[in-house]
Amino acid sequence: MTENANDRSLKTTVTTLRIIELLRERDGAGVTEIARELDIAPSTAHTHVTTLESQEYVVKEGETYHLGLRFLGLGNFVRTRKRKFGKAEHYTNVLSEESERRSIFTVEEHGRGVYVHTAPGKHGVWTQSTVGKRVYLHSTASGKAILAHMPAERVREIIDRVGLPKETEQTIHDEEALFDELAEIRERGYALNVEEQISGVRAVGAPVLGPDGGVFGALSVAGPSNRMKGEQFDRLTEVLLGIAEELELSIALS
Amino acid sequence: MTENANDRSLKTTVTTLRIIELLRERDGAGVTEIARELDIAPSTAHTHVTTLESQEYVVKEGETYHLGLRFLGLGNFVRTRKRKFGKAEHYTNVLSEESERRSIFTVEEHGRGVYVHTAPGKHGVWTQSTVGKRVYLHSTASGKAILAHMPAERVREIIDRVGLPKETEQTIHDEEALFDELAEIRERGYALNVEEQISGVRAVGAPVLGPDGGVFGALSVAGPSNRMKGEQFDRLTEVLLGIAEELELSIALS
DNA sequence: TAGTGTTTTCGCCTCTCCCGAATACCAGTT
DNA sequence: AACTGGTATTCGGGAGAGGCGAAAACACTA
Repeated sequence: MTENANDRSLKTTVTTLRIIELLRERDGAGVTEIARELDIAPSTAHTHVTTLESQEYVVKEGETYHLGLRFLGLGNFVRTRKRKFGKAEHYTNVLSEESERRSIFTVEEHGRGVYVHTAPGKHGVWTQSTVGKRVYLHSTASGKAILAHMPAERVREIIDRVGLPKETEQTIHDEEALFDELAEIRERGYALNVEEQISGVRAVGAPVLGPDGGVFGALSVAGPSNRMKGEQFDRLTEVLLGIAEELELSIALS
Repeated sequence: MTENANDRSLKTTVTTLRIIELLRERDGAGVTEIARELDIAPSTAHTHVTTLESQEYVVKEGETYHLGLRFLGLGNFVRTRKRKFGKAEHYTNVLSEESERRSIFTVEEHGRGVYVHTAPGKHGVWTQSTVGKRVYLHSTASGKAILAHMPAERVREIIDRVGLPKETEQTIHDEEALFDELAEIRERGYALNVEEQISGVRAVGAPVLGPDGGVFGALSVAGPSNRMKGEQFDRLTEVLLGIAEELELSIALS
């Protein structure tokens, strides 16, 4: 569930990456803090962080080190790397307008869901800051929509790698139950998330399939449970499925 | 001008970062290609790249390794880290609309200018993809606007570090000439770039000062030389200066 | 089946990274 | 000014990790 036992990973590289992660989480940190947190000698932390600084990946502001803007370029690169992502962005925005709910386009990577584009709902201050967020596939509408269209073997691999951790009381944490749900999703054409990730929040997700039949990603809309009910909800689902299909088409034609 | 001689940088970390850079430039690469390019053994390249993969920073697509979406999160983080950047984004868009030219908000880091926000001009397909781009300070309008409001000592440090490389025939590559120009820019209130970075392209840049008097960044508009002339141009400059001032105000009040 | 180019595994040697101790630095506090 | 607790930073030496090279696995073509 956690880590590599016998592998030949580079220890140095791994700690460097850990430091980068830490600098993001803490929004900057000093040498001592890093050392304490990662359980390494302060001098070691110092060498790492100064290496990152000399390579211009990190900036020093007073006594604390921060992630530098070099990551802006890298982030922007991966976002625009695939043409399809551009299309997805457009339709995410359309979805947000038509549904008046917050909308997300998610893809799978390393067994997790990653938010590639997000758009706020009508009342939405909620925004961009969640781009790049990693979520579980089994506890989200888009995640389940994606899993439903993967080979079962691959799904099993993912479960082995990341597990089925409970996020709320509703989270599916049983493999068989998950596979049943996935079958249902395939039939129905869309996936639901009934407070399985965050209590009080529901979502609907639709898969976006590539021309090869493989799954490219998923579109989803989310909102507070009381605004995701009844006939209003049925309309929402229709809008979602329509736009997902448009996106599929747009990808297939490009 | 180039590199560290005696320093204690971590060699392993440095090659890891080099590989990341390479994967961006080439948009993915195989083990052999990496090894050849960085002049290391293929087996070494392999260990690096698999380490990055196991840490989920890199994905393997067939035989080539690509940067993964983890960089999306990091990039998004540094973009939204400073509130002020949010304000700057808004005014960059406003500038683009009012000037009908492509507009950029730039900040300094490690002696280079980094595009933090960009907006296309009227005819603009040209867009986002340049976010995160690093440019020289001495050969760009925004860069010179920034330099003009830095302590002379700091400017000299930067020149020592990155030099004054010629990008076109017009590029200032003499220290004294640069300082003269910076003085002029301070008086005038804005900076010009007359085909000093790219031939055929001119730009105007205005500094954006923080409440402390230090320079926060610069706004600039750019376009083909023939559309950056005469009274049309004067109007452009006025618009630019007005918006830069609004941005300053907005920052000071927050 | 042989042949080219690749990726990947693995043992070994060396060089590099990590630690610890010493030093420098910085703000308060007395 | 001297003392104190907290930092960051420098530096030498030892252990262990990273890099190489050889060889094996693999993929495609002919």
